[in-house]
Amino acid sequence: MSSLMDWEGSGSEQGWRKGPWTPEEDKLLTDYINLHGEGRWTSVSKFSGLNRSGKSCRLRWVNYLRPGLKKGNLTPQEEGIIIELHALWGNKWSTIARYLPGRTDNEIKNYWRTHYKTKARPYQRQAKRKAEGRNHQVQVQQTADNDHRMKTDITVAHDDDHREVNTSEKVDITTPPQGNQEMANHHQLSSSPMINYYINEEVASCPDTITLDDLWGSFWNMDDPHNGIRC
DNA sequence: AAGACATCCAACCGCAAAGCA
DNA sequence: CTGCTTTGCGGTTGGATGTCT
Repeated sequence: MSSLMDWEGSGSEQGWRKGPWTPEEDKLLTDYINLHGEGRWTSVSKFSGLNRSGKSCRLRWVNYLRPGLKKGNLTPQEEGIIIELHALWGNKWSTIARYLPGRTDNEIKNYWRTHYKTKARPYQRQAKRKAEGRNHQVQVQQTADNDHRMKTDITVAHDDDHREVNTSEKVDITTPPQGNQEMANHHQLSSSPMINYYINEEVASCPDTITLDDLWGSFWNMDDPHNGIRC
């Protein structure tokens, strides 16, 4: 795909600037998109005054500049959703991101790699650190995020390895991701006490039900992203 | 206090799919 | 139908920062 790889990919040959974005570049990009709208990224790169590839412009906008992006740590609800949807779909970061308004696929991907996928199971270390600072069992009750009508009740306990273990979890996503037309056909695949999702036709081939055993079984054996529950 | 190690996160790369002439 | 262009996605890298020993 050589044609493609140079739509800007090997940008250096075309003199595209690389590396961290400056506030001035951010402003140029934001102003241009506010004026002309998203899309047509090659035009953005040509006419915005930025010496950046369209690809780079798109990435910067989508992951950093786009209005409505949430900054800061993920909430326990969001973590739970990521874990569950990853068990369902594997590394379909953009699909998972649709269920987390304000979060980007890149952010979720980074989060997952940092917490669940790295070599020495840093999550365990982190959990251990956390565990040292609190009781053996902690109950976290999260109220609904009214904006997105997600409901999560998470009970966090610790096993003997100080892993955090969800002992009861319910996620009920009743609102399709914003701007996602395909969710119009969402339907319910499973019912309580199993994890309850309303998901689209795309995943109709997935198992109808997922038990917490399935979920956590796959969770602790992540070297193969497609292990555990498969679609 | 300093070096080693871990974590976070922005950004890049390559590939595949979608769109279009 | 075919080939080219554009867009989006997932994997990976590297610098900055935080934490541990």
